[in-house]
Amino acid sequence: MVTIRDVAREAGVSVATVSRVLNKSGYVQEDTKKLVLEVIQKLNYKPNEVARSLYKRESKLIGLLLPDITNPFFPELARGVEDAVQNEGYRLIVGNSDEDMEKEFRYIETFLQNHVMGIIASTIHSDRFLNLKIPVVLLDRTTDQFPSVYSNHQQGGRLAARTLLERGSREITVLRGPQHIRPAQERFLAALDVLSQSSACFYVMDTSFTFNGAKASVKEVFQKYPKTDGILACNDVVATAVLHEALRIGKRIPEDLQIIGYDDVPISELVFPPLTTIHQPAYKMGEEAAKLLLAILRKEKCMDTQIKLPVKLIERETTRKVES
Amino acid sequence: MVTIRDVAREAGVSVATVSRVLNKSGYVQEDTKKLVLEVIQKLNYKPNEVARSLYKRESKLIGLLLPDITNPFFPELARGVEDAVQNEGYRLIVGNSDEDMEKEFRYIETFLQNHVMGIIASTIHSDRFLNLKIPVVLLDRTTDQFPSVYSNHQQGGRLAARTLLERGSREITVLRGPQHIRPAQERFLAALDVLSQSSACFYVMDTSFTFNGAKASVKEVFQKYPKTDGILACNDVVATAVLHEALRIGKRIPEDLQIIGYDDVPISELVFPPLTTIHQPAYKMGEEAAKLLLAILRKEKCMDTQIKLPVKLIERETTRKVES
DNA sequence: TTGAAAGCGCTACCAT
DNA sequence: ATGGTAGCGCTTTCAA
Repeated sequence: MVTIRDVAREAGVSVATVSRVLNKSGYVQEDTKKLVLEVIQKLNYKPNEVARSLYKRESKLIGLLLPDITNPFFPELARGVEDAVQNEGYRLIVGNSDEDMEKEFRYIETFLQNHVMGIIASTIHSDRFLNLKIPVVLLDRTTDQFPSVYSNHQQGGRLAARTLLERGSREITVLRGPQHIRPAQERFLAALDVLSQSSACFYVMDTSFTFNGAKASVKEVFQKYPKTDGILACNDVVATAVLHEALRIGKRIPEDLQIIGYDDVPISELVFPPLTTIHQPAYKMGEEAAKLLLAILRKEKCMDTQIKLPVKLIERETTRKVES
Repeated sequence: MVTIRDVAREAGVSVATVSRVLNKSGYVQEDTKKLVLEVIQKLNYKPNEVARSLYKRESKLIGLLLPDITNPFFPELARGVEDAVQNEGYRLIVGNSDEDMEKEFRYIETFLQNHVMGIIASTIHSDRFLNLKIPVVLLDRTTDQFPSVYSNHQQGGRLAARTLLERGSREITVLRGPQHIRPAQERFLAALDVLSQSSACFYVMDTSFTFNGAKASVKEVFQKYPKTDGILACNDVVATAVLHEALRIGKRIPEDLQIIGYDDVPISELVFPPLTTIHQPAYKMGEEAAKLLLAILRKEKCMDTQIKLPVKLIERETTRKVES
C-alpha cells in the first residue's frame, strides 16, 4: 500500500505539503504542487479514506435503510439515491430492515460506527432516529419531524377513486394496505373521502402489500362482493393479484371490472392487460432525498425540507376510456 | 462521542484492558472484565469501527458490485448476499455499474479506500479485479479465473429447448440475449444444440435484456416468422414482452404459441397467463457467494470455489401440458 | 510557502 | 493480569 509518506519522500517534500495539495487547502507553490501531483500519478497513490475519516470524523459514506429491496417499489428509489450521491463522490452502505426495529437499530448503529455522514431511511420507526447527531432524511415512509421526501398520497388516493368513478364503476371495493404504513393509509383515506361523497357504493377489505398475501383476500372479494365492478388496490402488486384472479374466473377487463393500482412499478406495464395506475416518481424521490441530504450536509440554508412530489394517473387498459 | 478512554477512565483501568475485553484477547480477570462490561453498558459505548479499521487494516465491510438493481433479477441476489453476510456482522457497500467499466473501476477504487474485506461482483470485466489484494467472488456473471457462483446455464438452455420441443412446438424462434453476457450466451448455445438435433426448425433473433429493447424485436418476430409456434426467450422480461405482443395481436397462449422465459423473476408469476420459465435460484446464489467469500476470508481450506447451482423448470401456463 | 509534530480512536507489543 | 505506548495514515495547527 502506498501512503502519503511514500509520496512525500519520493517528491522530496513533507507529508503536510502533500496533504495540502490533496485537499487544495493552504498555500503550496505551483511547482511543488505540480511535482507532487506527478508523483501521486506515478505511484498511483490513493488516499486512505479510513485514516481520513478517523481524523476528520467524516467520510464519504451515506447509510441507506430500506424495508426490502425485493419489493419492486424500492429498486428505483435506491437507484435514484445512488445516482445522485455518487455524483458527489459518496458511496452507500445499505441495509434491508424488513420493518424490523431490531434490525433497523443494528444497521443504524453500524452506520454510525462507520462514520456515515447522513442517513436516508424508509422506515415507520423514525423515532429511532430522533437523537442522532447526523442528518437524516426520510423517504416515502415519512413523518413531519424530519426532512422528508414523499409523494402526494392525498392527491393519489383521490385521483384513483375519481378515475374509477368517472369511468363508470358503481360498486367499488377498496383494498386497504397495511394500516401501520402511513402512505398506504393516507391514500386510502383520501380515496374513501371521494367515494363517500359519490353515489357509488363501496366496500373495504384489508390486504397485505405482497402478492401472496393479496391472493387470499382477492378470492374473498369476488365471493363476498360478486357485483364489484371496480377495484382500487393499495399498490400494483395487489392490483396484479386481483387482475390475475379476475382473469382466472373469466371476468372481462375492463368491461366487467375496472382495476386501478398504485405506484407504477415496472410490472404494471408488463402484465396483460397493462395496469392503469397512479404513478409515484420513485427514481425522482430517491434523487430528491439524496439532494436534500447533500444540501443539509453542505449546511445550505432556507431550503424546503418537506418535499412533496406530485403523482399522476397512468391510464392503461384495466380501466375503460372516459366518456367524453 | 464516547471513546475507549472514557470507558477506561470510568472503570479505573487502562485502555489496553478495555481493548482486551472488547476483543476477548489476552488475559483479563473475571472481575475486571465484568466491571468494564458494566461501564460499557452504562456509557453506551460502541467501538469506533473506523479507528479499528485503520489499525487492523481490516473492517466489517464488503463491496457489492451489480450491473443494475433495477433489473428484477438482481434484488433477490442482493438480498441473498446481504442476509448471509449480515449474520456475521458484515455490512455492504453497494454500487450499480450499468456495465460501465469506468464506473466499476471507480467503485472498486473506493471500496478499497474504505478497507472492504472482499468484493462480490457481477461484472463482465472481471480482468479489472486481477490484481486486487483482497478476495473477490464472482456472482452470476463469472469466469473461471475467480471463485464463482453461478447457475447451470447449459442445463437451463437445454431444458428450455426440450420443454418447447416435448410440448409440440415445431417452428421455434430463439431470442438471443446480449452477446457479451456470458450466461446468456451459454444458455443460448445449449438450447441451439438441442434444437439442431431435433427435427424442428428454428430461427435466431437478437434482443436486449430489457422490456423496451425487446418490444421492437418482438414485433419483428411475428412479421418475419409468422408461423412461429414456440419462443425461447433469453430472460423473463423479454418473454413478457413477447407475451404482451402475442396477446395484442390475438394469439392464443399456449395453443397457438408457446413461450418459455428464463430466470423466474417475480413478475413471471404475475403476468397472465403466468410464464413457464427456467428458475435460477437467485437468492440462493447470493447467499452462496456470500458464504464462499466469508469462507475465503476465514482462510478455510479445500472448499469448492466454483459453485454451480442447478436450475429447474417452472411449468406454468405459457406452455401446453406434455402429452403423456 | 513549507515542515514538524500532535492527535483522531483503536490494537498490540513489551514491560511489569 | 494489567498498563504504557507506539503506530495505523491522515489532517491541521504552529513555527519557521
